[in-house]
Amino acid sequence: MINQEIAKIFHEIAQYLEMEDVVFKPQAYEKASLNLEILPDDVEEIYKKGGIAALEKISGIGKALAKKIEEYLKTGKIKTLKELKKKTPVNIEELTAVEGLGVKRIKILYKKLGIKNLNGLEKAAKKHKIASLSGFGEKTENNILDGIKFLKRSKGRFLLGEILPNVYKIINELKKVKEVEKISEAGSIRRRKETIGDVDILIASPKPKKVIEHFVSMSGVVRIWGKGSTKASVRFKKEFDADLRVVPEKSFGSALQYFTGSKEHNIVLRKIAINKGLKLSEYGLFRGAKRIAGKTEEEIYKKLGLQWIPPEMRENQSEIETAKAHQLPKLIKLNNIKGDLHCHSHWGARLRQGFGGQAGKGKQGIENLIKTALEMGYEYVGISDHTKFLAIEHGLNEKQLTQQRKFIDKLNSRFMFHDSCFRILQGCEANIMADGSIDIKDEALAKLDFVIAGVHSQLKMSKERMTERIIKAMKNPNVDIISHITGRVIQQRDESEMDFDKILKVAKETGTILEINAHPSRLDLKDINIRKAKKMGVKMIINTDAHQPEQMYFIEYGVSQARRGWAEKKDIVNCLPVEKLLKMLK
DNA sequence: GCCGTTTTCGGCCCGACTGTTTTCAGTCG
Repeated sequence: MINQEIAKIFHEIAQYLEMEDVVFKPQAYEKASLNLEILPDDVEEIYKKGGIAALEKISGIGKALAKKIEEYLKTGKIKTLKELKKKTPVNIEELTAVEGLGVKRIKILYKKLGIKNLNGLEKAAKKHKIASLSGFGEKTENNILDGIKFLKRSKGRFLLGEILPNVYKIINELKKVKEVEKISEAGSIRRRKETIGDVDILIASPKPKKVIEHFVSMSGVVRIWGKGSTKASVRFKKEFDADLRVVPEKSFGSALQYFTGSKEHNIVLRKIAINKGLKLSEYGLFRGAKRIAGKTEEEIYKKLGLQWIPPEMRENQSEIETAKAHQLPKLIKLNNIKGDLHCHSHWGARLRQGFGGQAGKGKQGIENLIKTALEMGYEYVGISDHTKFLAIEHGLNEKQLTQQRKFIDKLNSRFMFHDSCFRILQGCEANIMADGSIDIKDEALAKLDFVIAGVHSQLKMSKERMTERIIKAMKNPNVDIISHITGRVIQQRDESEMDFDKILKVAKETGTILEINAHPSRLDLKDINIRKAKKMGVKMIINTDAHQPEQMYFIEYGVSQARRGWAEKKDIVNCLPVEKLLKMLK
């Protein structure tokens, strides 16, 4: 958390310096900010262990910035920012979020019109005060108003899971255009980041004009932002923006590499090119005027002396060094997954509604979960309903778990009768109480095929208590898996505070598996925690936490997140066949 | 303000588009 706080301050300082036309310093602050944001270890811990010297070891942090981090740790603020803010007291975060508005214009708006925030900006634009400023005009003013409108409705970023299905649709439609030779998503979508600003699509075509015409007239397009000869930006009815770029086929690889990013990854790649006497751009890799690569990404990475790097890893988080040493991990793939152990059947709710022995049926019932699992080509599915503490979710008690067991046994014997190896496992998602105990008796837990335990209440306790709480649950010999460990809900709820390193240590000792929850708004463990767990040799499982059968398709997002955390097939236990999986459990 | 198998000083990624200009600054990715 503290890393994020300091990262935000450095980012803001960078913007203020940019505003004042300071050269080079802004980039330095920006770089430091980004590095802090993705730093796996807490700067406070680093500082405690090694002081200023240890801080300086962080990439992008030198003497001056290390001092500023120390200042923040000691006083809770950084004077430099305060002074800069005094000079131009505006809400930079809010204003820069408006498309087309950067710090230079924000400064002018403040000096000339006293605009400090979104509200002031909107008022001034509506009164047509902006169009008359030198450097601004009618169109700029209208764009600002549009930008504000968009911002108010969409809050700027979307969950990957909200956007990706739309992107697949757009791509499928564009594939039908006969001038389209190659097509791919690019940008943060291709890197499968958990949230997405806008959609980037890349096409190879000899007739860019025709492709662009088709793109801007697609169904669902409500506004056309920009339409050049090789690119276009549009807004879709669902309130997200999409950029299309069209390049010749010989540049498709270099353009795909370039537009996939991340920015930081690309900067390093370009530097490598320069050191080799080459130049890398979206048009290709060049020696002088001669194009030596560009058609595919593979040949570009190869000519730079690197393995091809999967998009999910391209965050300049040591993937380039690893690719140079030809030691990239073989990332897990969607079709490695053999089953999903976290599926809710709503058995309890249906019991209450008087379905009795029929509780396995119905839209959300066990039989439909099985049907979906078979559709997905799984070898097993795990039924893990909530337990009694979660009365609101109709959590099951010990007796109801026994009833459910009988029902599941019956279903399994039916599969055996048909000579199928498909297996239904019975588990539960038990509740970890505030003191770390489990809401279901050990004898009942022991009878299940597996036990998931998760925190569902009192998410805001102190770091120490939360850590102890989870550790106690992991030490329970019946608890096999901890679900959505930090409790975060992306863009809605912060992570609970805990000592993750300590938790990993105990997970390793006790053989407890950590869940990568695939729900688009959870993705918990997140990428950097997955990477930490992998390093520690802690096993993980990718589960969907499906509350409806169709949500079992969320598995794709969990796999993407696992790939962002460098996870391989061997790190993820539900890549195992059922017998081996059961042996992994406590 | 950071960084270094060309450097402890002198570099810092690069191109396209927009809207405003009358040759270019600002913004974006």
